Amino acid sequence: MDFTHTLQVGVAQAVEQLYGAALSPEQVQVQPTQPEFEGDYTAVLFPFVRLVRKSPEALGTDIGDYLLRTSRYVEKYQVVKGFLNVTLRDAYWRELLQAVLSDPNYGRQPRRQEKVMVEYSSPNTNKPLHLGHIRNCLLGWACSQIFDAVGYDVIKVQVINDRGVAICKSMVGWLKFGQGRTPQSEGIKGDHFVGDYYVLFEKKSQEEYQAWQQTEQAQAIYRARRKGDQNEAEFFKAFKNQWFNEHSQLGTEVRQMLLRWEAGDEAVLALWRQMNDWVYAGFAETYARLGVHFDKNYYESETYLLGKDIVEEGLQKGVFFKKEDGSVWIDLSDVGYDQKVVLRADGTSVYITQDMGTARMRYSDYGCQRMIYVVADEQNYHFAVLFETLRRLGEPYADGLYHLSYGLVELPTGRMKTREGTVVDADDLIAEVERLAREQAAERGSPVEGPEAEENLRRIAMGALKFFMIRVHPKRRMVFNPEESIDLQGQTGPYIQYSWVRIRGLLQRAEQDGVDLGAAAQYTGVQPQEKELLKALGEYPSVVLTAAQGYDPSHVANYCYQLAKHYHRFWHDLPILHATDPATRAFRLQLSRAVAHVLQTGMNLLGIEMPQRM
RNA sequence: GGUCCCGUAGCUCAAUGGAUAGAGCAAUUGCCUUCUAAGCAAUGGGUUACAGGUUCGAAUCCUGUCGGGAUCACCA
Repeated sequence: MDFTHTLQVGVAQAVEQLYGAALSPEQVQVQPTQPEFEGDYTAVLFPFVRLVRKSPEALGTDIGDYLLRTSRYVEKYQVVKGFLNVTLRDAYWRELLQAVLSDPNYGRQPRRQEKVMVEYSSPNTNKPLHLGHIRNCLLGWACSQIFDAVGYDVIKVQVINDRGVAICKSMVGWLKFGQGRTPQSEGIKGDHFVGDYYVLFEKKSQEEYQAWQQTEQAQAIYRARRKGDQNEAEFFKAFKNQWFNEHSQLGTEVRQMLLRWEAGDEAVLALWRQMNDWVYAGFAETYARLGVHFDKNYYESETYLLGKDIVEEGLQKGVFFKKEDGSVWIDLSDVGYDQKVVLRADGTSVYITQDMGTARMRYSDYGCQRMIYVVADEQNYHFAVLFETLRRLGEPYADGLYHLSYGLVELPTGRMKTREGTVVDADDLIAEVERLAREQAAERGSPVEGPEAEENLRRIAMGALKFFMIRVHPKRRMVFNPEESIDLQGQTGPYIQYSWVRIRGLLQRAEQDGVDLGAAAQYTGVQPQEKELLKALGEYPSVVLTAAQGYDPSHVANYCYQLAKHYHRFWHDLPILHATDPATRAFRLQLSRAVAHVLQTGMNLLGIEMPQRM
């Protein structure tokens, strides 16, 4: 129904029939006419001026006349340079509105019978979720919804990094300093509780390191190994990892903990399960606040040994090769990457080994032809290598792999750092935005008490936070300033929610008054503010498609903002319920209804809910 | 040093190779007796980092330079 496509086809046909030149509709560029020119839609004629060897003006006139003869929607046209501007009849706008309203699945594509897996969040179990996870979760969720909308069956998964040195640090920290405390005894959310012991461990470890640096042994090492004019502070900063591995008492305890874990020591496993369960309880709360969930969790503790059979296969296929020490490698230097190790000399796996194994496991679990990994752009290189490796191994799903790489969320001072305490905690941030929404609601006299008001405020706050994160292109690094609260006015989630709330109130009133909406069919004299809205409504399905093709939810966010903006203008400029002519009133109410529906479904793709009142 | 990403208004961000590069925030100023003012409207703010090239047309594509970031671990 969107005239963009109709015009593409019309122009292509005109060129073929008038000049006998073949042209596919996709080659015809069509856009809404710029406001300063007369017309509704514009076809760009430059590209085939040469093809038919006529002047742009003559070509435009020929095609314009053709469209007047063949299309019942085209009322008139104008040619400006190489642009053909077409004005449509009121009938088109009425029918477009009717088409949008009569399709409850407007904007959704038919099912494809194809599965896509989206992996996102991927937390570590040694600390709570932070701002970076929020961006990750919102992107992952929005992508899942958008792929569902364009017809895929989406499987949402997270990989939980539940083993290794990090969680062992929390475990040692709790054993040594926890004195049997629990999240329940302390009234602390489980993930924060476990994270606190991780931080405490790091603090104690730092103290141990400071003390050790004064020892004779440390000083001897410094004198023997310092490089050039390296001073003591610089040397010990660089030496820290080695110290932790070779000299630290706490480090020894962590390594022993890890060994006992790998050996299946029951006491260690029990502690490990306990700590992880605390963390999962905390994550569950945060995920619920964010409104995201998963169809399946993959635990690293269950997958970290996978991939060795693939290494063996790769050796046989000649994709991998073995070095003298027994380690296994892949040589990707021909595509600009390096040689990468895929299995250690001692036969243990590395990061990429696990990822190969996990990919194959998922394929056998679900048979998904496509997998989307939502992971920060620090890991671009890793995923480039992983995907290329799987391709060379001839894995059947290899061409459907995509790394949805997103930029880090940074503070004005740079990256968030645990050690410097600059990490913006997910729960804290959510609480802060909710506080802000409540404060502003109170200021303007909106209700803030009672379960309904609570729910509305929650939706407004989350709408603001989510829109703030999603409206930026994923690839872009974004700056978040905790000093400046998240806006609730202007280009924001609440701005869009507000237009929906206005419409809702309007429609309720219309229903009470028993307005006859059928009169819309007699409406004539469509106004510019109405056309603006109708054009935007017509674009919606292609916006969702574009977002899916580009793995880019920000398209949908910015579209919703534009639509809401047009609606606010329409609301301000034209009487709706107060329109005196019944046809006009009915048409504008119907138009409002269509806008509300598209806004709600569009925002729903982003995980943003509409409040009932504001 | 190699590879990849980014550079648009004071700030945060838009702009399927198309017409005079747009929004919001911040600043100034109007608009509530009329469907909810978390709104609308107006004003100022730009050599799209820089230099070349491709073409009817470049913020967008190509080359180079400068600036910022990431990565190049038998860490995950």
